[in-house]
Amino acid sequence: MVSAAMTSGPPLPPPAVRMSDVAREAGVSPMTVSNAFKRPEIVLPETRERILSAARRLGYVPNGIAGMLASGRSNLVAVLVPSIRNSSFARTIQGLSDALSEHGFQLLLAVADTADSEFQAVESVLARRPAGIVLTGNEHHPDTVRLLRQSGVPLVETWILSEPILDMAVGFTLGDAAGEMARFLVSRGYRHIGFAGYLPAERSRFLERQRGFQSALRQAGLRDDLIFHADETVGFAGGRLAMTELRAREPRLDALFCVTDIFAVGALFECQRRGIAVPRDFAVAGYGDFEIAAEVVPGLTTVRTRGYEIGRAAASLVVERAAGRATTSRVDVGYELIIRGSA
Amino acid sequence: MVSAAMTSGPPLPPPAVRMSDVAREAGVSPMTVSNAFKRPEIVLPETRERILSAARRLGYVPNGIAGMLASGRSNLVAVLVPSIRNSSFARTIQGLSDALSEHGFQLLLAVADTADSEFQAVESVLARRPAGIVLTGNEHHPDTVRLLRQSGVPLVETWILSEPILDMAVGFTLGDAAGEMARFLVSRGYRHIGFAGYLPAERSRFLERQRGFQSALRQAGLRDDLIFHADETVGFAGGRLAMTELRAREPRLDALFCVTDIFAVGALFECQRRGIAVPRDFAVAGYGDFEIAAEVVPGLTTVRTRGYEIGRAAASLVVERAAGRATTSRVDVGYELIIRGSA
DNA sequence: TGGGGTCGTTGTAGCGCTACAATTATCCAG
DNA sequence: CTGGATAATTGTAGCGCTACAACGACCCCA
Repeated sequence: MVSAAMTSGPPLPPPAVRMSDVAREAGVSPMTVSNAFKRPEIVLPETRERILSAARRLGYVPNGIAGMLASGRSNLVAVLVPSIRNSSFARTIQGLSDALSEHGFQLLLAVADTADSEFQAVESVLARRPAGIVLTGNEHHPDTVRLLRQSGVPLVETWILSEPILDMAVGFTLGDAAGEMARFLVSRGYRHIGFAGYLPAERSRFLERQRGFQSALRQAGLRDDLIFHADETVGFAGGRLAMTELRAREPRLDALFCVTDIFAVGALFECQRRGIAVPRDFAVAGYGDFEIAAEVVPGLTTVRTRGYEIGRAAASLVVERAAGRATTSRVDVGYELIIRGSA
Repeated sequence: MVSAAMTSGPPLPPPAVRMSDVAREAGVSPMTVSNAFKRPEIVLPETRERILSAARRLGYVPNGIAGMLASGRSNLVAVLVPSIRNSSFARTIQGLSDALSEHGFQLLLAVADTADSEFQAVESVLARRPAGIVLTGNEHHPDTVRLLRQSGVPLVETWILSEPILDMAVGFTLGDAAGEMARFLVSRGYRHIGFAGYLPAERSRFLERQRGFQSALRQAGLRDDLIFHADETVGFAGGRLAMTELRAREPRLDALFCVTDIFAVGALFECQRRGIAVPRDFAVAGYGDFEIAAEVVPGLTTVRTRGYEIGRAAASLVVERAAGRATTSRVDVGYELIIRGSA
């Protein structure tokens, strides 16, 4: 061998410090080092101190991989969301992250927006033997369901509370919120109320809102077919498009309920451009109570969902289950109609 | 023993299927099963097929934990962001997620917004021996830096390109963008230009924008002290507050540059409320080109940053490094001034 | 016909840690 | 002073997989 520089491949990582190195340095057995970290209360304080300082001196970072393999426990929770740009899911993730880190758990994030990618994500996530998996919605491919079921991993579905639920769930009854908003619009005197949503094929999780909305209108004796569907990629533009199309179909259109505040704000902007007086001649209502809802002029009437709390609650369910404590398996975080100036 | 039901603790997970079970079922050695999954090309196609079908039949999910321990390789990349609500970081995470999943890597997300929590996050993340760590900004506590350095894990700092850089970085030169925007405002004839930012103590990563802005104004011979700092928690309200305070300090204020489109949109709304004509009497410029920038009326002039590309590029750097291929360690994704109606 | 190459497969030896039972040291009641 | 509890520490075995070198079967060419 001529020179180490001939070696190919990545530069060798510095030989990692192992638990046994710390043990030697501190003059104890490896097992005591393990205990000093994982069950400090059973180690004599002075021994513990000696071990910790040895660890510090050597720059020891425990190898969690080995620990998990040996113990069969993992402090990892996987989260599957369809998107993270969506402000609601971002809040949920924040809630999860906050609550999990309080309990020493880590967050594995997978963004999966199709049945296929969800299956793939579940498959690769399961390889890590997570302590729990947090899913969005309750619509999954049968193969995905089978995989999840037989894994035995605690499951939490979020943002819904309707059957079928795989294991545990955190959310609120979706249709109710949309129905309540529809009834509110009716009570304010609006009579030709449109709905702006996403194409059902892509986002069937939004379908429930539409159904709740429609049945409320039918019960009020109003037409329930002023439905507009936008592609998932449109943002604010969705509101504009909905207004254009629905007003063409029904010139007397006097209110628009949107699946998302983003659409709703887009619709408000469009009213501004066209000089339509809101809420006198036209009402706009949204869903989500995103930050912008309180800032636009007039303020947006919307459904406040509690994404952050959903995240925290989901984290709790997993943590409790991991600790072996029996807990509730359904959490209703509720929702709230926020009445501002737009309706 | 009377009954299994007496056992306390969580219900026992069903005994997991191991690689050796699959091997027995397929009539090969465990090693061949391993090869069939990890290096399919060296296994006879028919053997491989037999193994895969046995695996499917038994519902085998490989134990990645054991695999990592044995191989010393991990397909996990950790990302540390100060916040996920911020639209820019959300884009970066999306880019990372997309690019990583294409290469079979997974994403460990840690939200850390203080030096302390960053240290904690790094510590716990390192226990998992990730293939790389993606950080935000280049300002870290010395202890964090020490820990990161000695871990030998590939590091990518994002959203900056200025020294000191720990290992690799993806971003663009921050001050330049702010300076360019300042020069643009000057070129449009605005002369009393204010700046709305975050309190430096909390968000020193925004400080560079302020410095670039100020030095551009000085070079143009204009006053550079019309600076307003808001608390990090304010959203759209920041723009409103900035206008109120800065106009009180300088009644001739005719333009406002905001560190964030959110502030800028808030300022625009405030102009609407007060009946100030934009851009005739007052200019507003933002930073980020968030979706809303194109939708407000008038459209917001802003700096378009490329968060998604930053994420993808960061992922590439880590993946390339993990594959042992030497790569560049600096990537400049650039930025762009987007001129709309607000300035 | 046999030596050497190739291909596909396999046995062995850990990876670094933790569960659990065994061990020693310590203390107090009788 | 001794038996038996209690506290602190330790040795052993193994978690499920992969690296690596060794192996046998087969083929080709001399």
